[in-house]
Formats: sequence, C-alpha cells, structure tokens
Amino acid sequence: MRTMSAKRGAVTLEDVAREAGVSLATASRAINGSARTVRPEIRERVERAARALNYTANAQAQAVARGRTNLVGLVVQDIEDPYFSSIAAGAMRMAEANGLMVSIAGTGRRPDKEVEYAAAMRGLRAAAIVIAGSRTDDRDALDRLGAELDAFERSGGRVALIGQRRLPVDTVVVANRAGARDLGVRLAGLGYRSFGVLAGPRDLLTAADRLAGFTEGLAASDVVVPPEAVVHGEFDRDGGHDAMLDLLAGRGEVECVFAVNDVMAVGALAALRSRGLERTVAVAGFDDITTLRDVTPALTTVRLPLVEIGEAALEMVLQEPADRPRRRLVRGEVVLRESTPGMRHG
Amino acid sequence: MRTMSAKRGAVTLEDVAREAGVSLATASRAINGSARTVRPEIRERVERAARALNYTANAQAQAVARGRTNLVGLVVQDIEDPYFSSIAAGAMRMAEANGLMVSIAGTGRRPDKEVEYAAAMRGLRAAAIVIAGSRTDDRDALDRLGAELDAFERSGGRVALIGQRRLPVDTVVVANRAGARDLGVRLAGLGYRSFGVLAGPRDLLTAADRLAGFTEGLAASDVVVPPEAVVHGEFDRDGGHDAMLDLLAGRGEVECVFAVNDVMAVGALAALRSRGLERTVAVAGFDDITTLRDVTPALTTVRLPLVEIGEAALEMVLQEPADRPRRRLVRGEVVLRESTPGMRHG
DNA sequence: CTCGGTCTGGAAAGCGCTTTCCCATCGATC
DNA sequence: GATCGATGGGAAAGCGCTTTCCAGACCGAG
Repeated sequence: MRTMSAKRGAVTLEDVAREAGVSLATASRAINGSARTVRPEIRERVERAARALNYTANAQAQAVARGRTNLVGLVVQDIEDPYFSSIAAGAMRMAEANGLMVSIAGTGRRPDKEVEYAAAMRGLRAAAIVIAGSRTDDRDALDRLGAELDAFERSGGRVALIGQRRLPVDTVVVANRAGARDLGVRLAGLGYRSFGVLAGPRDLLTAADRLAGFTEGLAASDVVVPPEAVVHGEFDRDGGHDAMLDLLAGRGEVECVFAVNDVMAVGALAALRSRGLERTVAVAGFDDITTLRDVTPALTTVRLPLVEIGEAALEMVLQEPADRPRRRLVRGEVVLRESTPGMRHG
Repeated sequence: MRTMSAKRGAVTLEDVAREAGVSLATASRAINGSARTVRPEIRERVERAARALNYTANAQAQAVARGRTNLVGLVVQDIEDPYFSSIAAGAMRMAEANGLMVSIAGTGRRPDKEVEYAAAMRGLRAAAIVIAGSRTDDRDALDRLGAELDAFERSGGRVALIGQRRLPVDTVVVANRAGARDLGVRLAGLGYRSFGVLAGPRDLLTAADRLAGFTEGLAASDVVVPPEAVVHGEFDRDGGHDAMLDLLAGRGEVECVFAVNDVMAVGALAALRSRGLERTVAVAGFDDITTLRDVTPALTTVRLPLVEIGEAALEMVLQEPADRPRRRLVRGEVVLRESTPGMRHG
C-alpha cells in the first residue's frame, strides 16, 4: 500500500518521512547524509521506509538545494573516433571512481558547438567541464570559448582542456610536436630521405603541430619535405585515402609517408594497396589507436596514452583550482613497426 | 557593474529581473518560454538584461520546478568498443537534434552497474534511459533491472533497450540470429565444409544468438560444427586471438572460422598470421565496424547499421509510450570480402 | 456609461530537497 | 539540585526556478 504523492508520480522524501513517522529534516539527514547524526534506531526506520517505497532522491532538487551537482560535461569532437572514445573511456572511469556522472556531447568539429555546450553545462551547474578537441586557429571562436569558460569558472565550475595550451585554464597538453619530431628523427634514421606528409586540415592545430614537429625532426638529418609533398585534407580515414592518392598523382616517388593520425594512415595504406604499392611506400601514423594495432602492415606510429589522458583531465578538475592554470604534459612514444621497414641502402 | 547574487556566484533570474526592472514572473516568461505572452518591448528589455549579465538558467531549478528534465541516460558496456561508440554517436546525434543532453555510463559488462546507473538516472529524473548492452542470461540481474526500469517508467521516464527482447519495454531488436544464419548460408555456399566458431562468453546472449544462428545456417547445407570446434572466450580482440590459438591447437584443419564479432575476428586474423595461416584459413566476423574496414584481408562480416540503431533507440524514447512495448527489428546484411575467398573445389 | 472579455504584469505558492534555527532531553558537573 | 554542554528531532527558511492566481488596463458591445 505505497502512498505516493500522486501528483508527479515519483516517491518523494516526504513520502518516506511520513511512512517512517519522522520529520522531513530527519529523513533527509538519515538518508542523504549530513553533518548531523541521527539516532541509529530512527535511521534504520527511515532507511527501511525508503527501501519499502523504492525511494531515490531527486538529484535535481538536491543540486538546487546544495548549489552543486555531481555532473561533469565532456566535450569531444566525435565519439565514434577511437581517439576520442579512448579519452572518454578514461574520463568516465575516473569520474565513476569519484561518484560523478558524465554527460558527453559531440561537436562534429564545429567550434561553436563547444561554446554552446559549455553554456548548457553552466546551466546545469555542472561541477566541471572537460573539452577534448583540437583547437582551430579561429581566433574568434577561441575568444568566445574563453569567455564562456571564464563565466563557467566564475560560477564555481572547474574546467580542463585536452590538447594544446591555448587558453588560461588547466590543460592536459599533448606533446604533438615533440612526438612528431621524434618520429621524424627515427624515420630519417631508418634511411628514408624522400617524404610526403598527409597533413590534415590546415586550420587544425593538432595537425599543424604534428606537421611542424615532423619536419623539424627530419631537418635534424638535413632532410626537407618539399611543399608540394605536403597534402592537406580531412582528418579522417577518407581524408588520408584521398590525400594519398593526390600525393601519388603529384609526385610518385616518395619513400615514406607520414599521416598525421592513424586513421588517416590506414586510409593511406588502403590507397597504396589499391595501387599495389603497399610494400613499396612506407607509412607512419600518430596516436596508436588500439583498434588499429592489427592492420597489416602493422603501423609505425607515435603512441599516445589516450585513456590516461582522459583520466588526467578528470583528475585536474577534481583538484581545487590553483592560482595559476596547471599544465600536465603528456608525451608520445615512437613505435616502429612493419609499415616502415627502413631503406635497404643502395 | 554586474550585480550578482554574491552568495552562489552565479547570475540568477532574480538578478536579471532586477536589472530589467520587472518581476521574477515576467522575466521567467520572457526568457525561458511560457504559454503566456509578454509585451515585445518588455521582452526585449529582459533579454538585454540577461545578455548583459551573461545569464544562463539553472537547469536543475527548472527541472525541479517543471518536474522534468531534458537529460537522457545512455548505458553502454564500454565506450571504447567501436560497436558501442557508433551506437552512442547515433543516439547523441538524435538527442542533440531534439534538444536533449546525453549522459553516458559504461558498465564494463557488469550487469549490476546497469541497475545502479538506471537508479541514478531515476534520481536525476532523466527523461529517458537507453541501455545498449548484451543481456546476460543471469536471471537475477535481469529481474533487478526489470524492477528498476519499471520504477523508472512509473516515475514518468521512458526506456528503450538495444539488443534482444528480454524485458517488456521498447526495444530495438538486433537480428543477431538471423544475420548469423544468413552468414552461415553464404559461407556454406562458398564451399566451406569444415568450420570453427570463436563463440565469445558463454553467458552473453548476443554471442549465444550469433552462434546459434550460424549453426542453423550451416545446417541448411548439412554442415555441422562439431562441439570441440566451438571455442568460448572473451568478447574482445584478445579473446578472439586466444580462442583462435586454442582452436588451432585442438583441431588444426578448419577451413573457415566464424568469430562472433569483428574485433574478435581481427584478433583471430592476428593469431593466424602469427602461424603463417592468414591465407589458409578463412575468417568471418560480425558488426562491420567502420574502423576495421581496412584490415587485410578485408573481413567478411554481417553489417549492422550501428549508428541508425542508436538513432532508432532515441526515437523510441522520444515517442509517447504505447500501451504495449514497441519492437523495432534491425537486420544485418552479409558482406562477403577477401577474408573468405571461397573454396576452390578439389 | 456599464459590462463581460482579453491582455499582461506581479505576488505568491509551489517543486523536492538541504540546512539553519529552535527547543526538549539528558547526563555530567559544581 | 541548579547549570551547562551535548545530542538529536522538528519547524521553517531557503535554493532558483515555473505557474497558478489575482488585479489593473483596455477593448468592443449593448
């Protein structure tokens, strides 16, 4: 015979209090925790009533009464992209371990969406917001995002970015440039001298950093990538595929191709395969996406600890804000595999 | 000179009302929508004030006042698994198109977590909850989930499941069995007669259905899979890899192996490659994971429209509840590729 | 003019909680 | 035996909104 406050259809704390024969205040203290203690016998009575009525506290009401929530917003570009889903997995794991809920939004690479979603999170009074996404060099969009994040922090929320250090907030900085530089050094060390780069979108900072780092790494061995061997395109599989074909059409004779991420590298491999060149032209990627570790030939790449990056970002927002934005640097590690067997010197 | 209700640090509707020189009620009607109209001139004044103060409505407070939220909970097993991240992408897209926020949780295949999260969603008074995850045959866990979902629906929320029709709620039913049956028929048609199956975990319904369907399909051509050629293991890449090695150790002579999902199939391919058998033993998977479309040899599989499945589930919860649970059947389509070139009859 | 009706703004009553007061009780203290 | 400090229960005041309900203004009809 469960008495429900028929109006809304959900069991409220008042129902529980009535059932247990105590006041609202006592019920609240017994069930949802408080500094104040409650006599064990009464606590037990309340808990039993709650169980009998299958009560669950209205988190919204708690949030509005307490002035804070246990929600953290995570913004990624595309959850289908394994790069982001790994980061999300790390963030979610860390969130769960700390009793937080994660709300995820995908921006589909539209910077405005980031701002929009950050505003929504401010509306939800989220405890924190984590934004994983390559910044573009669109100064306007960046300013708007900065303003919104500022408002978010002023209203008591915590913010962390994943990617590059572009705004004065806590950031997990991914050493794209250094990783790509290392890769360039190693590939030059394998004897390659003629390179192409599938460089991704021009305005994507991550892509630009990787390109820059790579050419630096090669420069250490006096290898230069001629401008016409740098092909821009989309940041995804098809972008890699098409850019590879473009490159082949332009200058057929490169020994090694660097795609600025693994997904593009796989597209490039497919393109090479369609031309029968998969064992002729070496290919390297970036990220070391788990799902792609079994492609053939196994992909040389720069391993990024994506799950840890997600965890690290969440750790940052769990900490009290520092007076100055924190930076946490994450480096990648070059992994040489079959896709770059090295030049037999001739 | 922005006056803020200093206490909480966030701009409230009251601040806006004061700034605009109107009542709280009017401000609410002007900004956050209402059946009632507001004189355009006043509305404009309120909107300007809101903009000046950079006001964002407290969604929690709105939720508690209105008695509903625009939050939908999505439960997946592992967001890193491309199967689930594609479903999530579809669900998120559809949610965004309808002004809903998505909160995602990963269960890591622990059925209890599903219940726990559903309860949390009830606490958040989420508008809906979508659960994507292979049910296990654990009757107890299923009952608990059923009870919780029931409570959730009674409190006014909507529920949809993705997978198999196991509970009396709206469900996007994935035709695992039929898809696997079709695959069996086609593979038998290619001339294979001796099969192995990498069958995944024993208690996972999805895996069991696919196994059952596959053997049915083969049976149509009077091919039987001997029990010792069915190897159980984990549902992931390593599970496929290890199961393949086990199978090879047990009975080396199978012509074709069916792994109950693509990720396992890739693991199996890796295992075969390590034995130099990648062109000797045919391999088929299930799902047609996007990221895996470029593995070599290209994988024969059953294509599942994962993104659409996610969208469909969200569509279901957007509709008014029907008197009887809805079912929406999604079939897979066999895609034959190089990994099953067919037997040259000898 | 007066009367019902339509607009539109404001006061106030919620929504379901938490938390501050207030007060009764009780054992310990002098 | 009066006093004091804990202890723990309840009433009520919020939290930031939405949504009644009420009242004044304005309109055309009679």
